[in-house]
Amino acid sequence: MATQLQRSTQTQQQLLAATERLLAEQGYAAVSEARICDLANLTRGALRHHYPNGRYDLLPVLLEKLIAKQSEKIEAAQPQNPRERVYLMLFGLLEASIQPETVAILEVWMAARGDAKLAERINPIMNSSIERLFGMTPDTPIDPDLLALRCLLHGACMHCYSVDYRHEELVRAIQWVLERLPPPAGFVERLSAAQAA
Amino acid sequence: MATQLQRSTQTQQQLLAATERLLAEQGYAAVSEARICDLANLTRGALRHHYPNGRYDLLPVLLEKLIAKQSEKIEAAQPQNPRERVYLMLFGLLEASIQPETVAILEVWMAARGDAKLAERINPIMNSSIERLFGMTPDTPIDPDLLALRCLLHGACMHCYSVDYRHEELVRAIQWVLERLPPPAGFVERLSAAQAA
DNA sequence: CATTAAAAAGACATATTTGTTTGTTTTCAT
DNA sequence: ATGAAAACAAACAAATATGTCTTTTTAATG
Repeated sequence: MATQLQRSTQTQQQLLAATERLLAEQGYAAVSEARICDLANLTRGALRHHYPNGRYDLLPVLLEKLIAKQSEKIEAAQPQNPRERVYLMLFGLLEASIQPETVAILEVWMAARGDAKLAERINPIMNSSIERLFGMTPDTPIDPDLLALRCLLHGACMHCYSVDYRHEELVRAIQWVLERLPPPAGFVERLSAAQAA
Repeated sequence: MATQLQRSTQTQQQLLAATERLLAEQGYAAVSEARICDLANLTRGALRHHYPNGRYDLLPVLLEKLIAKQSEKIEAAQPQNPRERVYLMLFGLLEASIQPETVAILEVWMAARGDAKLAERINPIMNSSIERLFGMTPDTPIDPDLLALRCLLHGACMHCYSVDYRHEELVRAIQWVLERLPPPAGFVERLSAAQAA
């Protein structure tokens, strides 16, 4: 007999988790309220109760959560500048075989340009994400190297869905780049010291 | 007073062009037969006449055409190996501000994983594209540097849809990488010589 | 324990999308 | 010129999606 708050937060999380899975595994076009509810073992009544405007309420919340989660991971390593942040994320690619969160973010981002109502609610979050994840301000010039590494990061995520994707190869590719475009001096040392602590 | 063949090829091209625009500007989720026909100034009757299974017939044809077009551009420069091909494509990014073709390809590719019927018809083409565009075979190991540059290429395309996209910055970012990860010796010279001819 | 409000399910109307058919117009062939 | 086949338009049915409302269940409160 759970409390009311526990119950509602649980169903909200189930709905968010189901949406994230759909986005990551099937893509935005496959996201519908019926599918979300199927996957979450709930009904549209529940979904609409918590998110009255359907995806327009759900996706911003999900996106915010995903970015917050990513942000926390990054902050945990206490990066001192945007450069260190990008390298952190690249290192992240070496570990996990896929990162559904990143793919879900990319899906919402790419889909928003075809839906003004969605874009309106999501663009502020995407804007803030540039600060929160990359430590940059959206309207300040970006250093070329940072932008290049960001592109590499996003491209590597997409590659997971290529017909010829093999994770070990992706890892070697990232390592190849990291050897030639190494992170700031002392960064790796600081990172492993922080992980040990 | 056009011949029957002229008429039908023209409407087919109009439908394909409209679909490409929708994919590039609005994303896959915004693609519907009604929208395609609106944009092409045609009716669904025409669409279904030429493509009886709707998107399942239309998208493979479009994808094939887009890849053929990209492939021709690349072949024109007579690259001698996959490495030169990737660099060719990266150079391509420096010129045009956006390349709707590439985005359209990415959209179909990403959407196919949520639609088995579509994937079935598109995967063979995507497979062949790896050979035709990158000069690689899908089941042979990829050199790390090639994969890295491919990821950079795809990521750069996606970046066009970021809230902080500014083309000049993207150009500088690519140039930054090209300076540090330069193309094979003599490649740039051969390229400009070929362009002059 | 009874009442009230939140949470969830279910039902209904509407809009959109697709699959399919029928009808009209345009080109082709004799 | 006329019949046949094509290209295209238009209409209809079925499936899917959303927006909205009502009903049932569950937890909170006096």
